[in-house]
Amino acid sequence: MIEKEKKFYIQHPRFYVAVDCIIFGFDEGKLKLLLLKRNFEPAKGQWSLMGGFVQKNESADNAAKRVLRELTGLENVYMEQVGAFGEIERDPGERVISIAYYALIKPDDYDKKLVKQHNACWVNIDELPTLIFDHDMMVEKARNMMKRQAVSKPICFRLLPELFTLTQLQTLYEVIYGETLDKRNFRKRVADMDFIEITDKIDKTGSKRGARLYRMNPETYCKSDRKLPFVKL
Amino acid sequence: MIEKEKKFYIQHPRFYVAVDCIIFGFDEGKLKLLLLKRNFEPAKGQWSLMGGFVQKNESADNAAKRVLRELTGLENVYMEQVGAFGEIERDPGERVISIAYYALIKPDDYDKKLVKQHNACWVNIDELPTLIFDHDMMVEKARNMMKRQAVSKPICFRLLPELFTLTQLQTLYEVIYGETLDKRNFRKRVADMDFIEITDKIDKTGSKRGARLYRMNPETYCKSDRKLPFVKL
DNA sequence: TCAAAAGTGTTAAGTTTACACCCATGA
DNA sequence: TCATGGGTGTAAACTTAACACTTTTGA
Repeated sequence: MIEKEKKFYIQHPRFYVAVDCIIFGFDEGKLKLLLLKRNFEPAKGQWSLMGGFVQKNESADNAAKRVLRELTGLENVYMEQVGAFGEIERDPGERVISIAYYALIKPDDYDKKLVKQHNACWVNIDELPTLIFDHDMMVEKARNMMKRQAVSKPICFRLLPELFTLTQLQTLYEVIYGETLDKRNFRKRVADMDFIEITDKIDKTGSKRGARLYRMNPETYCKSDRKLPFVKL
Repeated sequence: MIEKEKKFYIQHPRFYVAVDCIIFGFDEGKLKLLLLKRNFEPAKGQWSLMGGFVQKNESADNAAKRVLRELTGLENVYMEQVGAFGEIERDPGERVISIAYYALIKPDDYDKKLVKQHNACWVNIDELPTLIFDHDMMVEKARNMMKRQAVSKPICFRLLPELFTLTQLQTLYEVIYGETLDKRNFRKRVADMDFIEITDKIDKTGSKRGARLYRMNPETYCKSDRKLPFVKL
C-alpha cells in the first residue's frame, strides 16, 4: 500500500468491537433465552447476553460463532446478524461498538457443563430480567427479526428436535407470534407443506394416547413453493 | 473505573469503524442510487458508496447522518441500518469494519453543488456498475430490506415530493417490487387508506389532462390501521 | 371410568384478482 | 382530431376463519 493510503486510515480513531449473542431456545412449551448471570467484571452480578470481543484474525460473523461455541460447545448453529449498536456511552466502561447476533438452538443439543461454567441459564422470554447496557434493545430487535423471519423461512425447525409433534410445532408458532392458532387450520396448512413429513414414530411423553412424530426435510423444502405463514403479518 | 476493568478491555484489538450509505432516490419513474465516482484514494477511479469513518465523539448512527449530510446537505433524512460488514479482508487496505445504512431522499431535495463536488451521481438501480469492496453486497441487502419495509411502513413517501400523483405512487411501488400492478386495484387500495389524502391541486407536467395531487398525512397514519401492502409478500 | 391430549371437515366471510372503456386536454 | 395519460366498477376465484366432536390410553 502506498504512503498516501496509509495516511488516509491513520488519522481516524479505532474502537473495540464486540459481538453479543441472543440465544433462543424452546423447551417445555416456552420460548427462552440463554443469559449470563455475570460472576465477572464489568457489571458483575447483573444479567447480560453472552458476548466477546472481535479479534484481529476473525471476521465479526466468526467472532459470534466462536462466542456461541465457547458457551454451548455447538458448531454450525443458525445465526443471523441483528445489527450494530454504536452509541457512545452504551458501555459505560469504554467505547465499544457491538454487533448483535441471534442464534437458534435445539433443546438438550448443547454442552451443559460449559453453560454451567459460564453461570448461564435459560430464562423464559416473558420473564426476562433487565439486562446490562443496551442488551434489552438487542433482545427486542432480535425477537422482532426472528418473528418476521419465521413467517417466510423455516427457521422454527432449528428450535425443535429432529422429530417433533404437530402440537409442539403449533405451540412454537404460538409463542413466537404471541397468539393462539386454530388446531384444525394449522394442521391443514402443515398438510399442504410437503417438506413437513410424517414418520412412523410415536411420541408417548406428551400424552397417554401418543402423538405422531414429524420431520422437516430441507431438500424437499428447497424445491417446494415454500409458503410458510401460519399467521398473517 | 477500577484497574481490573481497564485490563478487561485493553487486551483486545481495536478497529477502524466506517459507515457507508446506500442513498435511494426516485426520479423520472426510476429507482436510483447516489454513487461516488471516486476521484480520491483508495480505489480512485472506481465506483463506491458514500462513506466515512466513525469518530470518537459520535455514535455510529450519527456518523451515518453526518456522512449523508456531507454529501447532500440534508438533515432529518429517513435512515435505517442495513447491518455491519466485518469480513477481515473486505477493505484490502486496512482492517475496517463497516456499518451500512440506507437513506431515502426526495428528488431535488438536496444540495446539487455538494453532490457535484463529491463527484457523485444518480445511477439507475437496474444499471449499477460494480462497486468497490463489499459495497455490492451492502446494496443488495439494503434493497431487500427496503423492499420488505415498504410493505409494512409508509416509507415510500420519503422518496416522493410532498404532493404526488397516484401514477407516481404506483410507479414507485412497481419499481420497488419489480412487478406491474393493476391500476384499478391499486387505486381501490389507496382509497381505503385514509392517510393518503386527495388535495385540490392538479399536476399538469405528466399529462395534458392533468392528474390529481395527493398528500400523505403522518398524523392520520399513526391513528389508522396501517395496512399498506399493495403487493403480497 | 375418566381425564388429557390427539386427531379430523365443512361452510361462510372476506380478500384478491382479472378485466375494458370513457374522459380531458394540448399539440 | 387524435394521441396521451387520467380516471372508474363488477364478478369470479381463491383464501381465510370459525367452529365441535370422537379417539386413545394410562392412571
